[in-house]
Amino acid sequence: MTAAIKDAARRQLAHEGAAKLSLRAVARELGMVSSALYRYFPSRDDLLTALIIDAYDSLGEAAEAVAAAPGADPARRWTAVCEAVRVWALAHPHEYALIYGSPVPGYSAPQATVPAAARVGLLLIGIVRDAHGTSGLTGLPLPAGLRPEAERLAADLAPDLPSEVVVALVAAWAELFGLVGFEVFGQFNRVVEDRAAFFRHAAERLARSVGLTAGP
Amino acid sequence: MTAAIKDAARRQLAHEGAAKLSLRAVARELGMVSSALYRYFPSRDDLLTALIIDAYDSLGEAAEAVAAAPGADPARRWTAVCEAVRVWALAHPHEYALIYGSPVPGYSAPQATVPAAARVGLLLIGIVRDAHGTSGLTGLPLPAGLRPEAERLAADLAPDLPSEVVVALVAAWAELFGLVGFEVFGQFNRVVEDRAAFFRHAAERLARSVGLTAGP
DNA sequence: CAAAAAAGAGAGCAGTGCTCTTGCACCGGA
DNA sequence: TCCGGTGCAAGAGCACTGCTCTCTTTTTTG
Repeated sequence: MTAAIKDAARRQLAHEGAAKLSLRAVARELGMVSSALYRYFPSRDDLLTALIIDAYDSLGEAAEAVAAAPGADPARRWTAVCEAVRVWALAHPHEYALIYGSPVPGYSAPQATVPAAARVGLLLIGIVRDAHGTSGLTGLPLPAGLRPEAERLAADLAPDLPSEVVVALVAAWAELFGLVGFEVFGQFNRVVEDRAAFFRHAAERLARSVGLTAGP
Repeated sequence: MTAAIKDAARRQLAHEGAAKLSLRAVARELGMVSSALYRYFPSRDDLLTALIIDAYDSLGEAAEAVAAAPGADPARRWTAVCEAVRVWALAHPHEYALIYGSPVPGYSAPQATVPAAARVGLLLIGIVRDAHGTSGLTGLPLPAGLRPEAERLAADLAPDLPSEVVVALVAAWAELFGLVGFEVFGQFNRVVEDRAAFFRHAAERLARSVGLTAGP
């Protein structure tokens, strides 16, 4: 039942966007009365939270699907994951807005969303870790002011990687979603035309920036 | 009068966010009745649009203020602009969400917002152009598939710059807002702690990625 | 089969964006 | 001085929203 509600909500989400997702409209689509929905979701925001978690998971699965083979060329795996994120986002713009756009309701990202939100990031870490395992990675030396934070970051996320690589990785992670977000939210309209080619190249640049591609 | 309305709306925006910006509440704060507002803004979305343009302008001014001197070190100017964008976004999170978060309701960004939206981008182009003028910039060669788009992009944005630099610049532009957005929207919570130091370094990496910093 | 639990129906409250009509206050021209 | 525009605000009202409450129906369980 909760699944049916989420399905209907997702359909409505795709049409209208999160801002005008209406419990009553969802209920209408299911032939119920609005108050009946409150048996399954205590509030509209809880429904939204459920959709957010599902969206994170859906994106995570799409990304993991293309990153399957840990043996393959890490740079190729990296760009494949980036492109999977982009393709998923373009196919589900409203769900993408839900998770990487402005936080919608009274603005509270519940704890429950954290593990789902981390999937793509963990995937990218895994790819870099594999690359580091086969051929050691290094990066530009860090400024002194960033050393403590970099050590902490590395200890938290990937103790086996050099801290300057972890810093580059986190930056690339955020930058990836900057590229995707600009395309999905229309910031590239009338600026970039061949967005697929542009994005592919940008993803390769990101791969290089974390050291996955040897080069000048 | 429209200024007073926008002021009240901005105050409410800062408290509650765009989703629950209510015409009636704005009217209440001004001691008017809601229908009176429709003399000045034909609809809620028009008010939102006005706020969006103001936000773009406010951000643009903040960025231009720190980028004043065209003579100074281009890398330093670049990071200064990046930091100004970050500081402005952290000081005005809801307005930032309005312009770089998910587009609000059904609502497609009207043509009127385009020039205001371009200011930061143009500013970055200007910095890179100055740098290219004094010491010529180059970048990694582009893949064949991207050549046409790169030429088009360069012709549109900066005919005097090498096309591979323009491509890097556009990518860096989007990536900058990925970094800022992740911080403002809380994606860095429990991940990055010393966000100011992290961001400064990330901005320097972006400067390097467009060629502003010579390096290994 | 009967009691208990779960699920839906319906009415109602306070709030929203928006429209339409009414009324008030000001102003220039006769 | 009066008359008629004109600009502005008020008020009522429509259709909608999230949400709460009580009441009835259905289903499950002992």
